[in-house]
Formats: sequence, structure tokens, C-alpha cells
Amino acid sequence: MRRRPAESGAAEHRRRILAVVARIPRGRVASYGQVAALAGLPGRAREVGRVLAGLAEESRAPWQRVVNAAGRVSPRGLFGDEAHQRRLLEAEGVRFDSRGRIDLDRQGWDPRPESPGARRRGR
DNA sequence: ATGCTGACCAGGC
DNA sequence: TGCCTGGCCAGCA
Repeated sequence: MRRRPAESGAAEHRRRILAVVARIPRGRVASYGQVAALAGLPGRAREVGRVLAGLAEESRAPWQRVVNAAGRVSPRGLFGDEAHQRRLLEAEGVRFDSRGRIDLDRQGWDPRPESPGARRRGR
């Protein structure tokens, strides 16, 4: 059995974080903290941000589906990038209110096994 | 080693 | 509603 010698963590964490991000359904969003928790790293939202910040542009990971706990696209220094993320999300159906926020109660991802896209609450 | 930064977050006002 | 604070911890100088 190949154990995990050295594990070093970082690479391992990165792998798990991206695995979770890959599960976020189209048209839904998850917060950094939520992704961290699902990846087995509760309380380490910042690590999720770091990993996403290091993604290559050609990455297939749906990084745009990760937003902050306030339901907003996190500011990141470079202006255009935020607008880009917002456009990608709107293109897949995510709606923002007039103040640039996403209603997490309605569009936040609920990883419950049963409901694949399952919006809680009809409509 | 030490100190600071950061695509974060929950809690307190 | 929004601002501040303390907590978190992996990189980097």
C-alpha cells in the first residue's frame, strides 16, 4: 500500500481543495470557508484563497464559483479580475443584487448528496 | 528564526 | 449596514 510518506501537506491540501471546487455545480457558489471545511481544513479559508490565486489561467477548475462569506466576489488587487469573475458567474445564471451580492441562501451550494442542484425552496 | 501579508471568517458594536 | 478585532496559517523577504 502506498502510504503517504512525507505528505508535506501543502500539495495534499491543494489537491483536496481543488477536488472540492470541482464539485461545485454550475450556477452555484460556495464560500472559501465552506470549501476549506469540505476539504477537511476547517478554519483555513485563507489557504483556499491562496490556492485559487495560484491557479494557471488555463486551469479547468471552476474557481469563479468560490466567493467570500458575504456573498461577494473578493477584491483582489487587480480590478478587471473581479469583473471577469462576475461575468463568468452571470453567464452561468448566478444573480447579483444591486449592491453586487449573491444571495447565498438561494444560490449557495448545498453539498447534500441527494440534491444535485437542488435549490432549497422552490422557485 | 522573525515578521508581515493575504481571492478569509465569525463575532461584537 | 458597516467597521474593527482576533484567529487562522502557508509563503516569502
